[in-house]
Amino acid sequence: MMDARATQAPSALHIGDIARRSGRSVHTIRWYETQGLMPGVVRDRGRRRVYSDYHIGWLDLMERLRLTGMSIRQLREYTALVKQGSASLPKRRALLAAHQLRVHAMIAKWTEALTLVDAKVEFYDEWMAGGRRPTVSPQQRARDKRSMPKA
Amino acid sequence: MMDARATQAPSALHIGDIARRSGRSVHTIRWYETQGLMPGVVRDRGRRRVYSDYHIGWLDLMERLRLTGMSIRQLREYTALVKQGSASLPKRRALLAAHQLRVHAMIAKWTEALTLVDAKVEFYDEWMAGGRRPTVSPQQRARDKRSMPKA
DNA sequence: GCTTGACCTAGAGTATGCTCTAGCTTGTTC
DNA sequence: GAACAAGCTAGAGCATACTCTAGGTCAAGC
Repeated sequence: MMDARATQAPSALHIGDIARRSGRSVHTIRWYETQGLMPGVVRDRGRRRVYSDYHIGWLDLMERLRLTGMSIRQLREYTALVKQGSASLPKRRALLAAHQLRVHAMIAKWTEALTLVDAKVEFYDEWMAGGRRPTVSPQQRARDKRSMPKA
Repeated sequence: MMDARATQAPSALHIGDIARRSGRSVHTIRWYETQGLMPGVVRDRGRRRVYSDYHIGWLDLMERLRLTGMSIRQLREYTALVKQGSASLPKRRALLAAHQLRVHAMIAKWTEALTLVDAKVEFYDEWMAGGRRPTVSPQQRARDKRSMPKA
């Protein structure tokens, strides 16, 4: 019977352990807490922060959300919902689903942006091969590619 | 004879025109220039910057490169190469190709990061449907998904 | 009981990428 | 030739996200 969070101790980690295992600095972890991004952190007699394995997983989630462009402000909102308990499940679900959509949209935007870079590389290849500036501009190539994909 | 820029005149645009047509502020365009990101800008008698249609396309490229995560520093390097003329074509080609690779790698990383978010949404759905916390953690689900995609 | 290392708080400093202000000049229009 | 829009330079200010410093406390080993 090893209950994970509430009070017990499946593992009692200090900030240095968490830093090492999450690949962050202790500074950063304390800063995350001041920003409201660390739920369920308790203190021991000496006022030291005590963490559990839960926080390793939590920081992994935070990292993935940050990586995919979620701001600290939004992470704070999400963390606040988590702190409210299961009553906030629909809101948490909605927040993450909205983020998924944003990330997919961003990937689409990036892919679109790459068409011009692709065209530019092609343009440079032709220029170098032919010895003079090609007549078809990269912008025109990019437009062509978008209007007839894979042609 | 309305000569625009010391040599020829396909179009003579002032900073306000460029700002309007590129969707940026005049401040930003001047700042881009101080950062070395605006090649071939000349001045008229009254010291005003004069642009051509070329710069509209240029700013479009800058925007796409920025959007896909290229830093101002790297844009500056690229711009410096463009200013050097055709001798720098191989270097420009290499710089853009390297950027393409980075963007593709980033998209892969993002897609990977999304697996946990997907799993989390699924986890919340089950939790809400079942009324209690599911036993399989989001982290475990994400691992499962990665080890056997589309199963 | 003293040293050492890890931890504490508060707050300053840094990097990036803009964004705007102040004060002045120039070009155009009436 | 006066008014006014648009441009100019230099530099300050701002948002985001850390990152680190200073000065002190606490716990464990010797």
